[in-house]
Amino acid sequence: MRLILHVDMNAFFASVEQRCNPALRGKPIAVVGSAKRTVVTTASYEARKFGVKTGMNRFEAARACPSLIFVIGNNRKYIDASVRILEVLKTFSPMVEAYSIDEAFIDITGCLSPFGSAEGLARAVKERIREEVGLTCSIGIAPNKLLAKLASDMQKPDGLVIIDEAGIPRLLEDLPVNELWGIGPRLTEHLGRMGVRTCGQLGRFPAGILRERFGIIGERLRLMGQGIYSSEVVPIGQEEEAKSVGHSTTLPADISEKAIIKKYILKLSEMVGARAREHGLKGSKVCLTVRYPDFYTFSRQKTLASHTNDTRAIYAAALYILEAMRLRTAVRLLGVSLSGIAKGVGQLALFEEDRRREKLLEAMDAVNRSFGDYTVTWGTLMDEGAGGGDDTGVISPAWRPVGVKRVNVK
DNA sequence: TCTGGGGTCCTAGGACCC
DNA sequence: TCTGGGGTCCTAGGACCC
Repeated sequence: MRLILHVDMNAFFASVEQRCNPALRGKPIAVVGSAKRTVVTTASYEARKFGVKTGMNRFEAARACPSLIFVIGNNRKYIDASVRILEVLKTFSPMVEAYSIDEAFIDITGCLSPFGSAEGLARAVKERIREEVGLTCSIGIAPNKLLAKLASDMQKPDGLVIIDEAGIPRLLEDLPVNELWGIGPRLTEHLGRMGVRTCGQLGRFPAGILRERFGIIGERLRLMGQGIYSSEVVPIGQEEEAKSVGHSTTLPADISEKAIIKKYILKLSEMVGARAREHGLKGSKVCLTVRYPDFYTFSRQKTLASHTNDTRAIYAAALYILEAMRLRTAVRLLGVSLSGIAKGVGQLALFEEDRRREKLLEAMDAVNRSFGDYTVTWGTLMDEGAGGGDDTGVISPAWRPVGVKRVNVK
């Protein structure tokens, strides 16, 4: 039997801001991006009391809480804090999984003896994070990741919940299915129509019907209802290679002009290409995503003849898709992503021109690494319209301090 | 006054082949 | 007048997560 610990930082971005700026402590604050059309990334607990939630736009948030203080997110601070937290966690066990910027799983099987018990270890983790990073977290401990995540969610902020083997059936019996990690609104609705509302009911439901209704997921759903979950902690450095690399942006205003749309696509293509090159990845499929002002969102992809991470090739493919799209209205969001990823593939550059091209890309990337992203950039990016890398929003909470999810920040 | 950005996984339906 | 059947690959969309 394994023992898994889940650490969930409390209102992470907001707590970091309050730690850095005493004037914000005890106050309702919301961390937002700097772009015009932004949303609340994290609300402090003081703000949550008023109903301020992640995903609200400024106006909704201000309406819910008139005294709300908006703080523009500072990615550097969150990354620093995240890295320091992971350093602390690694002193407790080598099996630390960086699940997101503010969550981690640790396999603490066999790591208890210096602390006497799981609870002793958890209290030591919380103490060290508080001392060394100045933040509080909620910790859950259970025999697997599913239940550890459930446990860390049960007491916030600054919680500690341990689910032992014997307590599992009683805990799950009346627990609503949507509280389980992986069961969202749609699944909850479907299950509800089948008369399944609690984990207890889910765990007893005929496997055949679940399989018929939900396919391959059905098998796992029933097991989840019983608290059974087999996925293991993936230690830092042993993550699978990324399967796609993408960037998207909501434009400051809806745009119809093709020329400006193309500039944004070029900028996004360069962001994607640079990140792929940084990680030695090449992809064979380019996907262009478009969102209309009414939020209708769609995508088209193009398969390339060979793997690439060259901005020019990504841009050309994205433009090809754009031209085939016949846009119906102005555009709200544009996205470019590269998939069909392989590492270390791609032919050696046989032609002089290709070799020069690779050298050029290397040189540009090197300058950008030294001086911040997009210091050196493509000709048309320098014109007005789609600026050279300013106005980055708040980092995605899915960001990880390791692996390809590492998005460059200034 | 509207509604971010980064991913993974699964599925339906069509293309294509034998 | 009616037109198989299976397998695989690909694309687009959706559910879910932080």
